[in-house]
Amino acid sequence: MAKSGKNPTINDVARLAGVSKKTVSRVINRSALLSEDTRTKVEAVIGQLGYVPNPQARALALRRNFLLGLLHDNPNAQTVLKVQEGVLDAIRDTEFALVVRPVDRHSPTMLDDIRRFLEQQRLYGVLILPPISENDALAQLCLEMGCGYVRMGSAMLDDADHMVASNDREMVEAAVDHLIALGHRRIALIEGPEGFRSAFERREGFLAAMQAHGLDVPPEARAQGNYRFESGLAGAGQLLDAPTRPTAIFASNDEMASGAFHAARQRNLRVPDDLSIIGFDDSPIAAHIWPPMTTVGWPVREMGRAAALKLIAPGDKSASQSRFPAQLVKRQSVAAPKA
Amino acid sequence: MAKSGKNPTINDVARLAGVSKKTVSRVINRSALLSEDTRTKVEAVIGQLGYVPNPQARALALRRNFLLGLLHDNPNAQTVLKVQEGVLDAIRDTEFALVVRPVDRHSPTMLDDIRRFLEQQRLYGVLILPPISENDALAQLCLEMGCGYVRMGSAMLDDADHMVASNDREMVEAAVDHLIALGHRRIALIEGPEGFRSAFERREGFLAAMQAHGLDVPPEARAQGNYRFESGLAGAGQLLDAPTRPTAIFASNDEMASGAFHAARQRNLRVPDDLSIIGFDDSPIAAHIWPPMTTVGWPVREMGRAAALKLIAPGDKSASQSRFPAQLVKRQSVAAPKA
DNA sequence: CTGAAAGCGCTTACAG
DNA sequence: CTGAAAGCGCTTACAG
Repeated sequence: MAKSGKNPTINDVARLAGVSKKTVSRVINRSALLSEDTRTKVEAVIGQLGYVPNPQARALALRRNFLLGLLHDNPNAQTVLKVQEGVLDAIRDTEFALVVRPVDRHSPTMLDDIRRFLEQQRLYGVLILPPISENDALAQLCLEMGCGYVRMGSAMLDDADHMVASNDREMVEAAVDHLIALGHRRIALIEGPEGFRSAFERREGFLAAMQAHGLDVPPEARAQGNYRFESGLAGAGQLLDAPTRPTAIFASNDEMASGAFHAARQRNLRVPDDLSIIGFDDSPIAAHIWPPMTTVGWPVREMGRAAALKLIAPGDKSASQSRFPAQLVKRQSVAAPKA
Repeated sequence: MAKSGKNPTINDVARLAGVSKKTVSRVINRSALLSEDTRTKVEAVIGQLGYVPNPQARALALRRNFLLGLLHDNPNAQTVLKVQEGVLDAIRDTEFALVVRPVDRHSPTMLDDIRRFLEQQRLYGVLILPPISENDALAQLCLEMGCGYVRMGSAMLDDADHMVASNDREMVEAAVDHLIALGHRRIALIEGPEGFRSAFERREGFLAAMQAHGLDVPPEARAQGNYRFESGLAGAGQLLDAPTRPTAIFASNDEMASGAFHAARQRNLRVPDDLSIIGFDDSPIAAHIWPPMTTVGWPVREMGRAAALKLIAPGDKSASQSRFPAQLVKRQSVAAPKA
């Protein structure tokens, strides 16, 4: 019960509990050096007063804000939002809040901009989304500035304390294995943009699966994309117009896979009867396109939650998980090839 | 140039400029009571030192953080992210940062949760997205707590200082006019969820256009949806299975419109030859579905930017715009009805 | 137009 | 295990 609109402060608690501010501070910060009696007494007063420590004051004294930052270069709206939800899951009922900061990875001043941002906001820690999570100089910058960081990515690019990763390579292998098991032999790949680690991992997974089964991947069975719808449309067009048409396409993400659906339709090819398609991400469009798309889903929200836990409670057990298995989501864009 | 890793403080500036801290503070806060000479002198030192006021200290002294909050109940990932981009446009190169806070409008404790959040973070102001922006008690709460707020919505629910609104009703009227001009007479509606102002506005626009042209809207030409894909699929199914099938459908958002595409396909109806469809939002799926969808686009990012400006610079001219016209985006899901 | 003092609500060495 | 003093870097009355 705050008196006359004023929130109770540490002084109010100290006075009512008959201890010093410092002791109250120790209770707040869970210091070990504290008698059980004192702790109980102070906690009782805190509860009775409804006292909540003022984060602004703590931030000033600690030279550190209770803010978690989300650094991203808009990989994909759905992903960014799910990550946000995951972070919120982790910081619910804590004093932390989530600050978002889109950046432009093509800007020559990106690192300086981020440095200024970290300097000014004195974030407690940041979560970095791909593809900028692949930038080692950025991780280094965080280290220098004493700002915690966790990177999200498609492979372990950093040690477990600083990384949450999906297993893209294995999952793409599994997806291609699935196609092969159904009888597909001519399977084509639409790659993601050069320089993206996820694109690399997915391609490697694709090639590994093909090689393991002794299947050839001629140049005409590979198209370069950039993760955007249009590139999937163009890339699939190219693949489908090749002399020996593939019976299945793995597209490195769902947006490009959607483009492949359109390319097939333009050529009067039916999915999955004439062409099987598998995407990656399990974004909403995968479920809402016709026919519903088989794709690889990864636990974005859980990864966001785990990353936030690593930031705010590095010791915590639930913060120890760093690898997050993706899994194949089977829908209706895959069938055995026609004889 | 910070000496030995320490950032310069207001004291450093004061000392070097040969004035008091208070005077430096006046410069920072653009106080009018200041001689031109003093201001210039202090500003020179600030520039030379690369001094940036510490937001944590200001927050403590002012009892107010330089944080803008985004309160939303996940209407739609794309919209939320575009709003974030708009807010970032507005606060770029300022000391403000953006804090996101998803809420659950069905939670009985929502208002208390938000109160606690505002109390603790002492936000400078919040931007509230629909549908919770329609909650007057929430706006009232912000007022009580001395927290600035701006609501985003589909109609002017508040005065211009506290509102950015699109003109959904007019735009749906225009969209339906467009269908009628092409010769459609049996036009059906898939409504948004009850209790959503946007659903109400769009329905009213639909009905107004039909009435203006003397066209009947029998009950079988109206389906209830909830803005989700599945409800569009089911609703359109219902409409298309009615004895006299509509030649066109207006769905109150793109997700439901996508569902309508599927319902048509399931019935071997071609869009737009056998059925014209118009959606609302111009979300990515509208461009990526087949055929590309005609829909109503509204300037989400600009509205986010304007809302943020209202929050941080209420006097500013660019913060005065409150109405943001949506517009019809013509693609390929609309054609004249077959004779 | 400018400044000295007190205060925002915490934490950090330093003692004891 | 506990406390008195100083400090984090600003702003707010209050004078002058």
